[in-house]
Amino acid sequence: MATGNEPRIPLSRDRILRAALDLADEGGIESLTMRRLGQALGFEAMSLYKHVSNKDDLLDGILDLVLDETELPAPGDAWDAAIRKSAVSVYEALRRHPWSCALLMSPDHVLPARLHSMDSLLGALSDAGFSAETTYHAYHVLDGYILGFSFWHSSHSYTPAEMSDLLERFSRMINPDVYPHLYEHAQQHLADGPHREVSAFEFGLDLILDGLRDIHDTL
Amino acid sequence: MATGNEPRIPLSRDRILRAALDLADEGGIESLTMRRLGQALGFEAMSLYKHVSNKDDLLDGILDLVLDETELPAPGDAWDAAIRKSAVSVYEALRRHPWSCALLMSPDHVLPARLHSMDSLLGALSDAGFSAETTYHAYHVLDGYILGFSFWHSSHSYTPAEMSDLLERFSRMINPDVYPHLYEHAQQHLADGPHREVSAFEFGLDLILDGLRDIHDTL
DNA sequence: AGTGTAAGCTTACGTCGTAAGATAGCGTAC
DNA sequence: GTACGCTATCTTACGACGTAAGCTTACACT
Repeated sequence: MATGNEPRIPLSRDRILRAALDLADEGGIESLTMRRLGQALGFEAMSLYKHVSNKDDLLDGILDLVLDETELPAPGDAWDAAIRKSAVSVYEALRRHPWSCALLMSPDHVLPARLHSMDSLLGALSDAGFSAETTYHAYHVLDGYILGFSFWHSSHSYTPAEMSDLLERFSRMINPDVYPHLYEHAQQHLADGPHREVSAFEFGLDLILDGLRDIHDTL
Repeated sequence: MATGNEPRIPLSRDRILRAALDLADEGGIESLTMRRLGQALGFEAMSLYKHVSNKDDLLDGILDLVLDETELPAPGDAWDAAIRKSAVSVYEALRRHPWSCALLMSPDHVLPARLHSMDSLLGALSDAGFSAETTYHAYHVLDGYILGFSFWHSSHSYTPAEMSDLLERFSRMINPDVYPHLYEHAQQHLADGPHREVSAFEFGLDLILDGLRDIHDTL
């Protein structure tokens, strides 16, 4: 088989994880299969199992790489600014790797990095002076909003290839007489670039933080 | 094979969809396979294809059943009350069928019922008097929050079997010295029943609606 | 030279969605 | 009655998937 013997770079967990991250970023999480990953690296699928215990372990690994890109609420800053900054960093990291939202929320993939981030957000709220009761609820709302909105957005953003397909389907489905508001909304999307969406996350985040600030100020 | 000839009820799209919904509700969407569905109905998997064109069509069908359980914003009511009521009804329907959130957000499963609901929410905002610009953002925040939080919550709620497994894993991972706030949060969850979580959705929804109301009142 | 160990490969199993074609049961026409 | 055609259902098979089990190869160290 081997005509010339090009000396292959040997496999390593790190090399595998980076290739897996790239594969998932390019083609979505469903395109990340052990066989395809092996192929991308120039090895057989089963060879990966010497460095990764199974596919869940692989997913844990790439999720960890994503979490490395996020910031925790900085203890020195004002509680609201700290939470806002951290939330935006999480949102942006998840936007960069849209497949990661679902993984992050799956109970099968709770990693130390995730626990750390949960604890920090809870700590920021509690240190701000919120009651245990309010911290409890505010945490759910914030975590749910941050991860939930990121997931929502990820499932509403498409590769150019999907986009043209969608536009065609939508223009067939969205009759302006039947769905006038939706039609106008779609027009706004077409007029805007993809950047506008970013502010939607922050718009909602600020509504929530404003509300929490009101509660905080009447303590 | 047939010892007695019990006259089987023939298949129909409706019967198939209801059985599929039950299967997904009981064991999660990943337990809904064509073979298992056939078995549940007493037929071979391939027989289903006479009534359903493929698995995506099947998923469309059961998603439609879920959307039937939701309410649109009532045009007669005040804009905020109408949106709130509709949002809660969507949340509750999605909670009843936790697998449906991901499906609902997938671009492959945009159904007329979903378009209708999108258009109604946009209409409610626009009719309330919000500018095109604010309607655009508020829509994203609301839709993102409603579906996103529902998804977040769905992926944080477990069957009793999963729960005992999780508790064991968590008590091993959550060291109170390392994650003090998370530890306390977990204790609060253990003290509460599952009902408390419901109000977390409404707590956040009201923060968002309060913020929108402020914007509305300064128009 | 001999031996141990780790890296990589091959083969195989049970799962999935579903294409293609066979079969069986029925209503109608002669 | 019998032949026909239609439709529902079943059978078989294919190429994907994750991965268990066992094999081969290459190098390190004695």
